[in-house]
Amino acid sequence: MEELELPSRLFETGFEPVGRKRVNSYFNLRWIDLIKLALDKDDLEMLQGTQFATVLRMGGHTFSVMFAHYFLSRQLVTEKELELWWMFAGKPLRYAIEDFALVTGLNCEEPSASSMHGKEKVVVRVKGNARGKGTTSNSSIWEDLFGFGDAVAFSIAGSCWGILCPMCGSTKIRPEVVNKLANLDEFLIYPWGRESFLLTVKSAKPRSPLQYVQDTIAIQGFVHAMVLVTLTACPAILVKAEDGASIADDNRRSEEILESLVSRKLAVNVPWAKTVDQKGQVRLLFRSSSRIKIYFAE
DNA sequence: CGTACTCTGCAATGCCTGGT
DNA sequence: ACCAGGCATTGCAGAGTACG
Repeated sequence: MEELELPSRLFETGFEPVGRKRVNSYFNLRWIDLIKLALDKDDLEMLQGTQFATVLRMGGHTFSVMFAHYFLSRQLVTEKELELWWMFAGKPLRYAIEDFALVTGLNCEEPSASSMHGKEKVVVRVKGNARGKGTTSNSSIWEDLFGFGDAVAFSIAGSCWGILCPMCGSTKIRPEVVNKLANLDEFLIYPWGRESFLLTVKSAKPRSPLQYVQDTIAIQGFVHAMVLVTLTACPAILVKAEDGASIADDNRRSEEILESLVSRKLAVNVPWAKTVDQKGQVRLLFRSSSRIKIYFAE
């Protein structure tokens, strides 16, 4: 592929925000283990056979709020409405829906026209503010809305809650989507990945440089997927951690690297990640994958 | 042990919406 | 149009934890 001139960056090189900047400082992945604890063995096995299987293995991951801010502040300004690009280790990394699908395993297909009609939106809100100061917990909202008594349905709803709007009570969810909860089979195959990805990109894309300069910034959706895309593209970030060397093995395909990432206890060492970025140790990781590639933006 | 980082709670601010 | 209330977002600070 011909190398073209890169688009301009959100911040000029060397002028990115520094310090303790954070993205989604209230986002964590503990809900995954909580859901697993709430399920009995059979129900858990059933759920592990669905699109949620990969996400359910991420309970040992720590979402690095500072690392997320680090690479998002190195964004490239592109006209791609549904893609985010950022520079890492001297290379442009793309975050598109196929990348999201690869790292999360969630269904990202376009919903059929018959299943998704109308553009009306409903706001599912937590009473009180987004940090749980209100009088109604997330769980009771789902119970109030959908009458869940079943642990499986509740866990799946919880998964979607975590994927779509982790720690955020303001995510707009279409009524058609909410109605999916009435039918478990439909719910399990619904493209939740697409919902989450669109939320993420549409909330991150319009953010101004000024907002990235602030100490904290809130982005909806499953932002941890961005971290996984970056780590998969540049496993050298984890070379300091346990098992990092095996992950950074040049001969491994992206699917194999992802398998290692998902199944392990994962926490990004931000100072080391910055070192890797500055040394330019990224590799064209997806060369052996037919689904995902790193290429220069048009 | 010190430092850096994550996580959490509380408060302030500003936006949105509904009522008048 | 104006006002008031509710709520999301952000800022700040401190406790807990991991790591060198």
